[in-house]
Amino acid sequence: MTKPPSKQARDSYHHGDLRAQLIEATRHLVELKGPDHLSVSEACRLAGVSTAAPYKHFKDKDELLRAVAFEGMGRQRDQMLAALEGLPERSLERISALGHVYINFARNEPAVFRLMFGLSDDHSEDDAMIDKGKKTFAVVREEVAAYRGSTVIESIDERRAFQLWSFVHGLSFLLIDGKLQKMEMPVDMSDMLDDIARRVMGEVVST
Amino acid sequence: MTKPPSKQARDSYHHGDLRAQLIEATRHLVELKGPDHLSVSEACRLAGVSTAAPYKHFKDKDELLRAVAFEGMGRQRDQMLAALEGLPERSLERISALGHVYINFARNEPAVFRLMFGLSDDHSEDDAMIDKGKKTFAVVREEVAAYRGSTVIESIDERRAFQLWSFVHGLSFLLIDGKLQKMEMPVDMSDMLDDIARRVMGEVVST
DNA sequence: TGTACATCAGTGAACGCGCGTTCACTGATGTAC
DNA sequence: TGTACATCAGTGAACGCGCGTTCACTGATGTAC
Repeated sequence: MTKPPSKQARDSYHHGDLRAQLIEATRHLVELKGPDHLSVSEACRLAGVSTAAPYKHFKDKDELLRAVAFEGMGRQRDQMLAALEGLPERSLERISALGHVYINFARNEPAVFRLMFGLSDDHSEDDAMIDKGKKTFAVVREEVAAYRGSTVIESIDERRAFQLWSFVHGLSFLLIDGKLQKMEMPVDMSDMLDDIARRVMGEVVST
Repeated sequence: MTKPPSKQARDSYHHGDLRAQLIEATRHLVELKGPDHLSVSEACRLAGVSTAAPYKHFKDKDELLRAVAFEGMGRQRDQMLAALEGLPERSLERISALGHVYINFARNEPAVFRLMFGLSDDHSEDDAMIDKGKKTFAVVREEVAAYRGSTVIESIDERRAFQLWSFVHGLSFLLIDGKLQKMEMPVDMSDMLDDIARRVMGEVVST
């Protein structure tokens, strides 16, 4: 999932799309060394560009990291939408599928996942980011309402969606922090997600 | 919960308990500026000690941070045990109470909470830490089994305990990362925890 | 009770380092005439 | 089609900074005799 960007050897003075290339380099390095060990200089080296170049595209290091997070959020949402395609309407499958995407994203790109959730500073002031987040959550909310057979989202849907979110969010972190291995707890992810979906969506008859 | 340690003015050359004092100073700074902005020098300043002093007690910066995490895990577990005291046996109250402690800990000491979960490096090689974690989880596991009226932990208990853990863990992170405010989702924490406990423990009759 | 000594928690000065960021600049590109 | 010029994405050298860590040291303490 994280292919190393080749150390860009350019033909011309200008770059083409340095912004995208820097994001990609940063994404790669961040996965390699952890989000808190990212150095702008290193990202420049990888992108084959002088250390001053990023400042033509990003205000500072933090803005670069936020761009990586932002880009990740977009991809996460796309994966969710793709996963829903072709699944039968009003099925728990659809709910589980969203959970799978969430968890797989975290596993495949743990560092980006961390960045998406506030590890870099000043997320709260970034309106575009907040908006992206809302749109992703909206997918879940709508799916939960659709399961009831409604297109109008009611408060029960809000609650269910939020419970599902909390659950997969926690599960993701426990997975990428390696707590499950440490606790020696093997978990069948599909069973787990199906079970939770059933319970949260209210189809459990006492067990 | 996080009282600023007073800038230690000492009477004698020796310190008394510098180790504990450094942990406390670090804990405070980490909450103040975030775990990734902790500088050993600053902790020394706060503890009123030279910048070389910590290296008599900790191998390096990371070991200091791990000590803070370790100390936090102890407190978290103590709070759990305290919360159970006096609550009726075999009640969902007990399960919810554990969730409350978990979430309140995260809210009161978000930075320590983050440290406890892998933010600093090399957690995985720290046996004492892993052990502490297991002991905390054991509290939940036992409580879940007790709810069934058993002292023997079976696989259903494992699964339930883990589901509860995932849920409160995710909820904690969403809270401390401010995602709930951003999503404009007011949540009654007690209702939420009670509801989840009921669902996971298997007492939901279709809603 | 007094002295000698081992121990070791502290000092404070210094180090090398890599970082984020700035600066005056340069060279490629697109456009107006 | 050719020239002048504005634009701006890139350079590369330099900066100041604070950091983590090391070093030889010093002074307080406890203990053996």
